Amino acid sequence: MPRPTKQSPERGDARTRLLEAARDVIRQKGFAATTVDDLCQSAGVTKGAFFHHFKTKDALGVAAADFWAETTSALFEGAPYHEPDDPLDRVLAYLEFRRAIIDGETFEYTCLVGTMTQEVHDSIPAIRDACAKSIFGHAATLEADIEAARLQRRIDAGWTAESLARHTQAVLQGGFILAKATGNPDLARESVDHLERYVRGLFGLDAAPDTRNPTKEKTNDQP
Amino acid sequence: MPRPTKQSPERGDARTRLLEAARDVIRQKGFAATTVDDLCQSAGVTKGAFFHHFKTKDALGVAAADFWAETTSALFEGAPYHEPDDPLDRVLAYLEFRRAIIDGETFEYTCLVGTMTQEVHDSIPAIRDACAKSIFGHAATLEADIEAARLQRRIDAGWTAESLARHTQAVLQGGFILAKATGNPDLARESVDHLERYVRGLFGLDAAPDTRNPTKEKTNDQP
DNA sequence: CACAACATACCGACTGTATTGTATGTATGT
DNA sequence: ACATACATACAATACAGTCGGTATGTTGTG
Repeated sequence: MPRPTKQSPERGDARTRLLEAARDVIRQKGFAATTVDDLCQSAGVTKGAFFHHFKTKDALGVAAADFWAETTSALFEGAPYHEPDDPLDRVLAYLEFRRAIIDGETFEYTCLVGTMTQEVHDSIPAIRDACAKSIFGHAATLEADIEAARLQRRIDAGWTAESLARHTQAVLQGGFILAKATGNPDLARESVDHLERYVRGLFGLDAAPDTRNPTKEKTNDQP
Repeated sequence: MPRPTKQSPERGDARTRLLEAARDVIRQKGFAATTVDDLCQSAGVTKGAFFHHFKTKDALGVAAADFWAETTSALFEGAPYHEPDDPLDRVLAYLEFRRAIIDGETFEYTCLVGTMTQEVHDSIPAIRDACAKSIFGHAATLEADIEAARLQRRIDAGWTAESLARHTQAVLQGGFILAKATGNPDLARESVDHLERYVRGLFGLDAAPDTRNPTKEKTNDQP
């Protein structure tokens, strides 16, 4: 009701508003605990609009995962980490970029599809598959640079670019969990620091010139 | 009703059975999607028993996290990875142990408290805190061996034992997410492989003697 | 270009059921 | 006699999804 549609330029964007609401609310409360009414209220639309655009709540979950894949693809494609000529520099710049965007409230930097995967992996295959497509699709964009760097530097040490690309995503997802457990994004950045150190090590580089993220405990961290 | 209590030796274990049911069902369906009836049915007890032992569903969540902390503590304390005299060997043996227990169905090897943290971090602080206590409590048991190894080998390279201990948990949690996304535990083991390579690198060791887990794609893995 | 015919986007009350929690009763050990 | 450990029926509400509507644009036709 707040800002509806009648005679207004933003007509027809109820679907987009619902997807944006899903992106944010589900990251805060999870998929199962988010009700259709929650989403309608957050998007400022009615139930009628919801079920006009999405057949079921599960269908919205799939659409939200697809929306996430599209918007994050655009974000990463437009990011500056592709600039370096050296593929290894691009990989390191990617990690720096990932660390840099871990900031603000938890629901702003965590991963929608990682969150949904945890919840629905066994009960809603359609959503799980859409999430997997997003995660591994993104990993694949990394794989090219990693493989180029690996070949260029003639590294052959028992790991593949595909596997390392996946590992970067695992580290990020795991960092988000620790950050959620404490309410402290530093814990996610800290794992990216370790990951960067690992990648440098794999390619025989020295440690990073500066130690940048001294973990300052902010919230309820355990002994 | 199936195997209740009357006049039977397993009298009084409804609480334990509910906690075991919670451990398994919540890992499959998530906390919010698991109903009290689900738990009662899975445990073979009635609603009356449930609310006799737990004031609310949230209270069961807290108790399940505590139960998880206790049982996993016992598991890890009794595990053979403590045997080596060299603290670094103990750390590496820990990682090997973690890799070894990633097997079977998803709900058998994934982490209850990591799963619950994702869902409730923003809405049910009591459960989140109980989960955080379990995660960081376990990390702390690792920290001692890592720090001992670090001091013994005189490593001072900008990382702390505390931070590396946390990172191991992040890698495991992230590996579980990738495994859930694909239904393939190999992806979790693969990240442990990378983590082990990282730890060896930090301590100046060569790569592991044998490459043990060639990731064989089993399920719906993306391009 | 007027206008009917249709399609799309949305509204909001309503329904049936699922779900948490309660209230009361009963058996059993101490 | 009393507390503990359950069982069963029930209440109150929350939830996903439905249904009949309206408003607005779009398209085809004379």
